[in-house]
Amino acid sequence: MHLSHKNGNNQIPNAFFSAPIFYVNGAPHLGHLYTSIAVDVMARFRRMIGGLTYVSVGTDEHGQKVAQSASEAKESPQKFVDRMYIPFLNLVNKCEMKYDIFIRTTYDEHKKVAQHFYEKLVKSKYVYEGEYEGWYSSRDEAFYADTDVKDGKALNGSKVTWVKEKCMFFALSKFKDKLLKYYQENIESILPYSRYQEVMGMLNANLPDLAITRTRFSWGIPIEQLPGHVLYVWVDALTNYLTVLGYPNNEYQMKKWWPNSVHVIGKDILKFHAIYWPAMLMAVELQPPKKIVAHGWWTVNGHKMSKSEGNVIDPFALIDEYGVDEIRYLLMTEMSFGQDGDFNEKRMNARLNSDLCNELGNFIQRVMMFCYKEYEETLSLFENLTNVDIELLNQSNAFLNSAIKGMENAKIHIYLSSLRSLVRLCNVYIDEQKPWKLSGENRKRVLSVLCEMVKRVAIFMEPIMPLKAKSVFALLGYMDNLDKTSWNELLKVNKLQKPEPMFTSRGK
RNA sequence: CGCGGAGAAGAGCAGAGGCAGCUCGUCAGGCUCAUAACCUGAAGGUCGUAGGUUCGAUUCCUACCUCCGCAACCA
Repeated sequence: MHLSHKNGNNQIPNAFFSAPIFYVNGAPHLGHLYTSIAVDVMARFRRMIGGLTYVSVGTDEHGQKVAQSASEAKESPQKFVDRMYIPFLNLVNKCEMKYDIFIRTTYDEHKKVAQHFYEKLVKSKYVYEGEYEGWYSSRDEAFYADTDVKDGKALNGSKVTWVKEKCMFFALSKFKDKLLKYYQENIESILPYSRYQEVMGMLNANLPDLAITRTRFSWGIPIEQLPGHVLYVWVDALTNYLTVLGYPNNEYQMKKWWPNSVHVIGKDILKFHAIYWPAMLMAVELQPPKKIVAHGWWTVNGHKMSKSEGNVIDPFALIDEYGVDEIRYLLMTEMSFGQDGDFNEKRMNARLNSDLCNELGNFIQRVMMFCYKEYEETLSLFENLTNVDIELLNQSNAFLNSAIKGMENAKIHIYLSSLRSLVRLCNVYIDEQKPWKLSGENRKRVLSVLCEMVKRVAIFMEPIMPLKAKSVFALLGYMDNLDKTSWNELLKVNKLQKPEPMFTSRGK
């Protein structure tokens, strides 16, 4: 019975998890919070089963829109982004995301990497100079085909104007077959499967070449050989995934992490990550990302979250209101990973009360309080156990196996519902064993099983609710020292303080 | 023209080619260690419509119907 993959011959499942870099042209909202937490949960889970991780997050700070906002604020773009990125940094810290690096695309190191990447693209011969004449949307910073434009608007409604400009093109069209072949051979590289199908659909449709330099604005990464041009924002933004690993100089990091890269993104930026990015990587002879995990969007009470409707959710207020761990749990539970989810306060409260207070919190409380009153300390697992005891303990293995399977496919919601089932089994066990009616060694035996289960449940909680898990570890006498990958070691006996309820109910 | 998502017990939502599941809510019991928390049982659905593939579909295919999103913010 081992949690650890270290002990077997299994490969250590290392992974590089990237969060998207957030565009600083506005304030953080619920979506940024959700994404950050999702990345963190996956990474923490990976560490729990004995893998090494590297986690990146950051901000995307170039582009015409930022330049516009800056001039509206009567600031230089640099001053503007120096101010605007801070809330994003605060957010990832506040939600307990554990990251190895926070990258800003305005950092010199990143600019150098992006420029280097561009030069490699040029050397690859997949870049050519062209004169673009066509419909351009400054909002999207993209060109549109004739057939996609109607009454001066693109299909998505953005205003377009007829422009003529010289720029460099990336021969994306030449990668159609390569990409198709790659994805046919790597079906699990895009999750969930519905997104995979979407990408295959896009690949089978029209795949025009991509204009990768711009001259219509200057707030971007300049290109040495092309005065007046800046890099297309997506070339700039996507290369952040290489910058954070120290590309191109840090070969050690690249070798260690790049083959195991997992990009977690929102569904809106799927095309850039699943088509543009792998094609560019292929051009410079780097591997495409190992996995692209695209999640859905939040609606609020059934409506799209939008400023004009005034229902944009402030993530900071949300965390203050519910608590970090609570909101982490609620967001992960309420959204079936990959699909859109609805944020509904009433349901959030109901779930908080039933899942966290009544089932999980109460389970821990009733066990710890019992121990405190009876023995004033925790109990180490007995050697002579009944079949029922062993049956319960074995359930945690069953849980773990299904959790590993589920998390491979980024099904965080499945992980949580399994955890709930496990807690329920613990509650059933208490009710059936009735330790309050037992005496002497039997009572002690049952409580020793329960202490062990509290420990295991706390370990499983950790990826989702790191702070609460830590406080349970502390109750059990582990402080920070519980090695989650060798969870089978016996629980230490620990002098108990009177336990306090872990979760507070809301909105009754 | 279109693209994407969804239609399943009162509500919200997993699921999977083979006796229809979960949570909340409702009703009835049990328990008292615990945050009036916990446990057990019951009621409640012809899994959008019509075809097709199949020994068998709610799960696959086709058509259709209805709803939501596709200006900005933006995961």
